Amino acid sequence: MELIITEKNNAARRIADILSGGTYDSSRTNGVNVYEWGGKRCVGLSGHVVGVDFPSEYSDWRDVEPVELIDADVEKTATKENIVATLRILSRKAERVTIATDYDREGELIGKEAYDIVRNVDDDVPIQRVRFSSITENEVTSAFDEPDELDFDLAAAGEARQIIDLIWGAALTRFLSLSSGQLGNDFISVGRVQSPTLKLIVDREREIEAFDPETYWELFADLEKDGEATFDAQYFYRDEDDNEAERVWEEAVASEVFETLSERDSATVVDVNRRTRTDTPPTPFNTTQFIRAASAIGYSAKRAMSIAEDLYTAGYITYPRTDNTVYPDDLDPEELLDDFVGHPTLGDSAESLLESDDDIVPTEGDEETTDHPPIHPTGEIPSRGGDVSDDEWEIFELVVRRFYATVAEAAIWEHLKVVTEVDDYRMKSNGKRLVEAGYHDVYPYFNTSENFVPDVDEGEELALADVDLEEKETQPPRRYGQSRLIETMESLGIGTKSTRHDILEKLYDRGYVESDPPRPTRLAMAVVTAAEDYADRVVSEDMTAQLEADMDAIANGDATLDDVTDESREMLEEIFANLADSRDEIGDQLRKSLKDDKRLGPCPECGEDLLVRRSRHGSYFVGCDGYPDCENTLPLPSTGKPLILESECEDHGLNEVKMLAGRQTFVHGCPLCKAEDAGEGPVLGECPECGSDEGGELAVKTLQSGSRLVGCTRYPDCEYSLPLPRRGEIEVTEERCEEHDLPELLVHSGDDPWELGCPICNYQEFQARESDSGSELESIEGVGAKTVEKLETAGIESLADLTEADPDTVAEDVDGVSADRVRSWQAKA
DNA sequence: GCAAGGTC
Repeated sequence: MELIITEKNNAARRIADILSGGTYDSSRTNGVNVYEWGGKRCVGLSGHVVGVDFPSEYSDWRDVEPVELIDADVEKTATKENIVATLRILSRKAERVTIATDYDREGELIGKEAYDIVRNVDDDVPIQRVRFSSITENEVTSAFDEPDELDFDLAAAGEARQIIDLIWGAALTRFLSLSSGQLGNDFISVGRVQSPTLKLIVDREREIEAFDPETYWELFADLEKDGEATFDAQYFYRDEDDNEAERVWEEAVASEVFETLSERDSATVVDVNRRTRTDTPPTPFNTTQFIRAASAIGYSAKRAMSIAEDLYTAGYITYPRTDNTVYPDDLDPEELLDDFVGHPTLGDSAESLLESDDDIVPTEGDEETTDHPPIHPTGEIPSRGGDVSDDEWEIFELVVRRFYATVAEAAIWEHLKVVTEVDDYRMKSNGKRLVEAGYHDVYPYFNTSENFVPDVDEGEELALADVDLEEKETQPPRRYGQSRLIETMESLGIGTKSTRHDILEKLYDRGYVESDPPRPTRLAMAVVTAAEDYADRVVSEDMTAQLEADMDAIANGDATLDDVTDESREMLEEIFANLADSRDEIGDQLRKSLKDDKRLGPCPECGEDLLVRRSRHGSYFVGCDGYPDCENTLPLPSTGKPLILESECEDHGLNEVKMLAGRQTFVHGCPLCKAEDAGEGPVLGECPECGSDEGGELAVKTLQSGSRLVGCTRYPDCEYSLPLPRRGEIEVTEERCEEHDLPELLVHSGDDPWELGCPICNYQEFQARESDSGSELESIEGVGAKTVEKLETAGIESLADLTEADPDTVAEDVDGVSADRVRSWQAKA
């Protein structure tokens, strides 16, 4: 029996399909798919199935000096035990093993990991390696016809990276965490990729903070040809380098130009310049460009990748993690376009592309790699609202249309620049017109707005009107957006196609950045500063560049793994020698910045700082740093995680607070204002619970936390209450509900006020909706709303569906759910 | 409980 090992399940299935001509059988061992046909078995790993770590005696952070990690052993342990076990079982029966992992460095290392597992159970079985640059019949069959050997040097290059990343990351992370007393969940992390990325964000923030705005002026006017065609013109001059400049830096000069232009009612055309510009279609999607395009239509990097992975697994698009921007030879664009002909929304574009007289030649990017093709549709089309959600469809359409764009014609723009003169002052008007839409017809994501400037001739007189002098300020540089950061990481060579977006998420998780675009916390700035002072290497992209060079040397046989890791260990030793004396100083700085991140402003009772704190139960509140001398506290809403905004309350000098709670995120404002506003609003009517007996009345109330409700004036003796929305001003109208004799309420938020109606009716409708949407699956202990949603998408909608389902299939279909868990639910159901 | 890299 021959055993074929691939990097992932999907690749295993497709290779089995190709090599067996579609006749393979599939079965499961330990929850791992095994594909079998004519004396062959094929199994997919899940990327790395083993990982590097220190021996367990190093695991207690307090017992081990971080510096000791530098010379500690590094062990490999199984991280995907079921897959490792399956591999061992299958190897015992194998007469030959073929490693068919991805054709790149990490793939070679993953292949070597499989090799070691196989060798552990059988030291004789022949092990060969096949390499192919895309999973197509031609490539795969010819690779299997001429198998090769595993490249141990290339794998060793990858291992060196693993070891260096672990040692530097763990030793420095532990040092900073221990020095500041941040153990447990809030440890302070450092790493070869995350820290240079964080430094990019921090450096930009430093520029923004140091920015000193300057005032300048710009002048605009309207020009008019023949009393009808009006267009814009802007004043410009030549600066000392003879470049065109629009910004005037002296007010006196700006006023002089303004007065002259305002006095005149015409300008003379002195120059007309026409040119056509070819606007070439974009290149095929690699991961970074895909994330950029998705972010332009409102998807975060994380969300875009997560949707792309789902579309890939479902078979609608190709593998979304790729650096490649050149379609492989075996991709036939006409054939792929054919798959979309006749589709109600995507068909027209495909048909128009196929009708073109010219041969279809796709665009190419600069990067051509061997592991995966650029992201493109497979030809399978999901149904919107059926197979995929609206968001998934939107991303799918983006991928399809990008493919269209790469095989479409260029667009042609006509640019018209008109220069006019008034005395010695000049103005310019830049017009542009899209004369041939080209790829924009099939790829409507780019801005194609035109700017009108009429045809004029040199010497022509144009009417001049509405001269406008605008005072402006230079702006600080803008923060990096997520997709800009990922692009910059790519250009600096840090991270990989698969990890860059994860690294950004890590920065959020670690409390280093907040909001979108990411804004660094004071902690982030302190960590970067400390690293710059003592371990400059770990915040510089040079560390990766050097590592890449070293890895190439190992792969080429010019160095060994030990050469490279020993040298790296020595460098880290030196860093620790310098760090030793500064431990307390660094710790103080980090602790101080951690406090700065929680500070709202001065406590009105004692003048110390008010800080956002967390109670023992996990809820957030505002407390005074002077505690226990000062016991002043303010409440915060119970939903979400507080984010301290840059804006300050004018009355109290406290920063405003936003509550982050996904879709329910809202701005709470100044906690002190909220506390002062708390109390009872207008009375609505008799309390249905105690009104007739005790005379209680219903009133609109604002709690200290900022949340609102309709409650009984006899609270806490009567606890009757009805919910109200958190946002918007509440208006009590004249109309009354006949059934409950309460006024109808109107909520003013956004542009249009909406009718909440009678608060009792509103609450009853709300409850009815809730019980409607509630699923009986939720009655099972351990099954929450999220799991129900996942189960429902897998076709399990009732208790009966669940009990009849095959646990293994359910585990396969539902993310993060094991077959054992399904069995336990079945028992409970 | 540390990193970064695979993949789900």
